[in-house]
Amino acid sequence: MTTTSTNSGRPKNRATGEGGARRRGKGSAALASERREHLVKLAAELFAEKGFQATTVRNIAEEAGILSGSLYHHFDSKESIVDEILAGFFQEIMSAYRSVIDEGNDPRTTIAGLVRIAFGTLEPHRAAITVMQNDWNYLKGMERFAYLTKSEDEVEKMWVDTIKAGQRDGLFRADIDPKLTYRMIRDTVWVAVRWFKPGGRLNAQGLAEHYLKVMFDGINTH
Amino acid sequence: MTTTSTNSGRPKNRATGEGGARRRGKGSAALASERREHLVKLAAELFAEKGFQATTVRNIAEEAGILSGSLYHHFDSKESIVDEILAGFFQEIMSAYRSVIDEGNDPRTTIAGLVRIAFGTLEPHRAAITVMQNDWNYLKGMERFAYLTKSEDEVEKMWVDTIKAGQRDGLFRADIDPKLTYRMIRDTVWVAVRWFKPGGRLNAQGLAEHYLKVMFDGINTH
Amino acid sequence: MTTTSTNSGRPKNRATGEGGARRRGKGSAALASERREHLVKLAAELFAEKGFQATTVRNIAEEAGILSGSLYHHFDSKESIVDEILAGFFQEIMSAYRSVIDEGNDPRTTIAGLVRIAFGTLEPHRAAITVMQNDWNYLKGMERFAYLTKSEDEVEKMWVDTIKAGQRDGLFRADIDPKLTYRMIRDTVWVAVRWFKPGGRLNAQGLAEHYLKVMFDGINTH
Amino acid sequence: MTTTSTNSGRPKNRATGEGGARRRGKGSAALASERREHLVKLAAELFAEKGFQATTVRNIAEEAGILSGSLYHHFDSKESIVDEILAGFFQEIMSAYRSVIDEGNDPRTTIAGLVRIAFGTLEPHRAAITVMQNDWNYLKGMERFAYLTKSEDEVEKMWVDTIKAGQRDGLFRADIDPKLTYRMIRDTVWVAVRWFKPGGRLNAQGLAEHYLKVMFDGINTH
DNA sequence: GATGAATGAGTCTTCATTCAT
DNA sequence: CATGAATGAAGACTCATTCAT
Repeated sequence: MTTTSTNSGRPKNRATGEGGARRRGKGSAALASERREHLVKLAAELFAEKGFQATTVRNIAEEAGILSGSLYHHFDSKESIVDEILAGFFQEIMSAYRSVIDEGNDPRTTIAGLVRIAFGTLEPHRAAITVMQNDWNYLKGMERFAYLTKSEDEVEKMWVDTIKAGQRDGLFRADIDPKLTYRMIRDTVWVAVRWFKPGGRLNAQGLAEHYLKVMFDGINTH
Repeated sequence: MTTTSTNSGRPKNRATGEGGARRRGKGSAALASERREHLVKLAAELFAEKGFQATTVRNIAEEAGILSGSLYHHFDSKESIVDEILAGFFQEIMSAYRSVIDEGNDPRTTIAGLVRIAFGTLEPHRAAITVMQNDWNYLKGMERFAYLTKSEDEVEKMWVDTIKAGQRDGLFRADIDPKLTYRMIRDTVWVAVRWFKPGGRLNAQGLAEHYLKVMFDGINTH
Repeated sequence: MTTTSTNSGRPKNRATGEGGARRRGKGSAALASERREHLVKLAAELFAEKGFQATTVRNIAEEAGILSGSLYHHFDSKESIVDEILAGFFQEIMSAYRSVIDEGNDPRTTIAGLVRIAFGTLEPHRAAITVMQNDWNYLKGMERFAYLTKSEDEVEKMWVDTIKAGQRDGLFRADIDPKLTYRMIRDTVWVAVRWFKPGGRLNAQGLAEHYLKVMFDGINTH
Repeated sequence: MTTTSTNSGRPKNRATGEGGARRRGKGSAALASERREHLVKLAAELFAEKGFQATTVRNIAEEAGILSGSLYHHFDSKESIVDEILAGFFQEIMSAYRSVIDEGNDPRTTIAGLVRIAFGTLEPHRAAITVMQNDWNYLKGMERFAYLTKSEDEVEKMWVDTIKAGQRDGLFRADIDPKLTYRMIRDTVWVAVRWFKPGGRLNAQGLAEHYLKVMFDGINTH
């Protein structure tokens, strides 16, 4: 059930070699990893800004001050870079979601917790979320990223179950559709990445509180 | 104020100059126009399905049963096709929005009207909206599509003004941020295009009503 | 049982399209085919001279006086070119082999006929045979060329059966291994392509007769 | 007259200058040499299996459990590896050939001896022969390997002279072409490397005897 | 209106090789 | 001796676009 990216080893991550001996001096592994992560971050920025397809491998390399071919010392392919970006994001958010669920609070508190977590990723994972929003359609077509869909399904179940529980407990209106409601909440949060500017009038938590207000009680005066 | 695409004349849209006469009943112009619109529709489907960049001119041509080069008899470029798709959509929705505003109802009714219109476009303009959602980021980078941003601003003004009026009239809560609220509503509607399937459990109007319920009164029981 | 290349349609041979309408004006199909065949011939020369891998797509294009990208108007890939070369050769030689077998002569005459046919292809199919000799090892690794191995097996059966028949009839020595003998004959013929120069001292038929002499009666005086 | 590879000194073979002393018992030179030879053997296997061009320097390094860059501590270049492989083979076979010639037996015995030697190399030098068969065409194009052609010429002379002597002595038929006959014998032997499997039904010497039988007396019954 | 051939710029990727550490 | 990062040149292939017919 874990969000496993196809590809999350170390450089060139050909995890399962075919028989040859292999030594791995753990020595400066940390530095190598740093370099790699730096590159991933640069790439994420570019993917977010211009889109996955419109970002060329050369763009990324230039941003890093190396030649495009040199990138392939660190990654198998352009895909494996975006994979790393998305896998990291999914891993983190899912474990955060699970923590909230596991706290075992009442559905209203739980939903509020989930919403706060979602908004909370907006800033640290801005690039990943943007990629997910803009390039999902393209990426989902590749079997490599099937695991994303799977993770999504798991997440959907968490939310929907919580909403249903809330309805059973009389906390949420019985006349709303749980699945529909989940989707709308989900999309409303993620899509905010398009206009949300860290350091703007409202920070991510402000956004979350605003949204919770509207979501729970509506925009009408009562 | 007008939604003018750079490029919305007749075939090859150069002959007629820019900003010239719009309709000419000249002979088989109607047929040509029909053919053209058919091609636009095919292209829209493909753009929606695979994304603008991932859709090749050949894809479109093949879908139409012609060769890629032949498309250039009808259009200047791939861009001009997507332009036509988006311009058409914007033109229609904006005029619909204006009609609602012009009815001069109270803000709550007006907002409900706007929401219903937005959801109402989901089905007839599914492809255009999908393109807008997925490829906006890419498209907005091109000066050609600057007019889209302009139209968006105009639309934003309509909504925000209405929300503010609602607050002034004591219909809407004073503690919500009009702009933020607008954005969330807007995004929630459009993003639904990703999962909305015409002919599914809920039709577009059902969706609209569901959303209005939640938006006005929240998901809480009271 | 026919030697079918994966890929032997017309330009771009995406034989099985996915649903779109398709018209094929048979018009100048012949000319198109000519051009294509010309390109195949040029490529064959280069493949023979420098090897498949060492020949770049640019080499071929330059030879044809066009740009490398333009080749892809005619062929799907470099592989599909070599496919066409080899498939053509296999098709021809196998049908020739079958004709000889079908004549139903005595095994000695039949073997002589097969040998003559094999040597007879040396000149008209020099390039294809050279490619087959030099790049077989590389090519056979690709599933696309699995059909070559299959064809080879069929051919082997023809020869081996004939040799065995000859032994049964007391025409060939009983103490030779049919399979081994076939292989040695086969290799001796094809490998000659490496040094055989059309227009040299001996033509292909001279070679064949020389070889038949040695093969049937040995180099010893008796 | 000697088979001198451009490049057969010790590691990096530059230090020792060209044509300098061959063996030096200096300290751990033996170990270094062992390591080197091990690497050459690994490379030979790969070259044989996948072809020279298709084998990457990384492939070799991986097989040896080191990184590709590290190979350059032992060898100047990929070419120098294959050089070492082929040079070793040529050196050995030529000296074996000379021994047979020097025995001064009658031509028939001599030819038989040469054939037996040739088949005898099939097993111990399988990889080298395979490379020679498959990549000759590519390799011969490089001046570095000109010495191979030279060696070949020398070998040809040995065989052709012996065949001619056999004809003069009335041992071999007068109506066969010595050069042609040599080539066919040569190719038949080497090309066997493609299908010969050590440990199969027939070992290399069995093959040799089978071939001698056919070569001397033909496949006909008499 | 459409074809078919070609362009030309660009894409991702590969790989032998170098070199500081 | 080996690593790990990088180079730089090249490779196959793609694709929007043009244009003569």
